[in-house]
Amino acid sequence: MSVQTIEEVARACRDQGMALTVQRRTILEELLARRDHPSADMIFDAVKSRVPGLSRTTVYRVLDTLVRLGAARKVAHDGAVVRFDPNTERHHHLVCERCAGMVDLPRGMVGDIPLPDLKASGFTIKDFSVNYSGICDGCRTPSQGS
Amino acid sequence: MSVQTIEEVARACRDQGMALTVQRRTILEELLARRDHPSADMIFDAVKSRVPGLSRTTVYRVLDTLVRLGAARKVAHDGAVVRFDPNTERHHHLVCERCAGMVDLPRGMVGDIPLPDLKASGFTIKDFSVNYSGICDGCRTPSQGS
DNA sequence: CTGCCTGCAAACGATTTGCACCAGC
DNA sequence: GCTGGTGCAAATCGTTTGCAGGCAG
Repeated sequence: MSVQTIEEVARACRDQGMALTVQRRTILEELLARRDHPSADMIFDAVKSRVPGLSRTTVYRVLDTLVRLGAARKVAHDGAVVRFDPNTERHHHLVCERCAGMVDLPRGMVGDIPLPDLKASGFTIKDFSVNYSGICDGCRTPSQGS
Repeated sequence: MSVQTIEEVARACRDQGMALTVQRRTILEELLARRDHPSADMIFDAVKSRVPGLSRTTVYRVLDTLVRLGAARKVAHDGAVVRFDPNTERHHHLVCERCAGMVDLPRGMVGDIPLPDLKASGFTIKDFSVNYSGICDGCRTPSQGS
C-alpha cells in the first residue's frame, strides 16, 4: 500500500510522467537510511556532498514530492520545523523533551488503541499516531564527556 | 496540578516575582477562550485590538512564559508553526488533514492506552498524546458557498 | 524607586516563489 | 526536442534577540 523502495518510487514517477532524477533518488535514499526523522535542512547537509551543486530549495521540493507520492510523511511534533518520516505505515514515536530526538516505537510495543466513536461529530478518522514524550537515554545519562 | 485560571497564573507570577501585566492577562484569556489551538500569530491578530500597541514579539514571549509556568503547552502537529494549547492535562486531538484544524477529543471518547514497556531502551516516558487525523465536518461538506 | 516587561527594529532561520538553464524520457 | 526539474536569488513567513523606555510591585 505504501511506497517504500527506490523501485516503487521510480515506478510511481513513471506512472505520472515524472522524472527520476539523481536528486530525487539520493534524497529518498538518505531519508530511507535514517531513523531520526530529519528536517529538510538535515537532509540537505547529509546529501550535499554526494550531489554537487545541490540546492536547499530542491530538497524542500523533493521532500514535498515524496510526501505526495506516498513515500514519506510529515511527522507531528511540537517544534517549528517540518520533519519527515519514510515510514508511512501506522506507527508511533518516542520524543525526547530535551533534545527533540525522535525514534520509532518498535512495532508490537503498544497494545491496541481503540478508535473513538465520532459518528455524531462529523469527523472521519483515517489514521492516528501516538507521541510518547519523555527523556531519552542519551539525555538522562550525563555522558562522561564534559 | 496544572495552572488553568487567570488567578492561578497570577499567583504563579507572584510566587516568582513576575509581574501580571495586561499583556499576559489578555493573552492568557484569549488562549483559554479558544478551542482551536492557535499559533502565536493567531493570538496576536485576535488580541491586538484589545491591547493597543501590542507587539508580536510580546505574544511570542508571553506564550513562552505561559508554557514555562505550566499554563499552556505546545501541541504536536505536522506543520511548521508552533501552536498552543491551554489544556495541560493529558488529552488527545482530532487533526484535519485538509484545513489543519485541531480540536480536543472529548474526554472519555478513547479508552485506556497502555504505556509500552521500555525498561530496556533507557527512554523514560512521562506522558503521551494521540493525534487522530482525518477530515473534519467542515472540510467534507462542500458547504454551499463557492 | 527598581527591576521585570514591553515595543521596536533588526537579525535569523525555515520555507516558498519566479525565472532561466539543464537533464531525463 | 519537449517537458518537467533544478539552481539561484530574492521574497516571505515564523521566531528570536538587543536595546531603551515604561509599568507593576
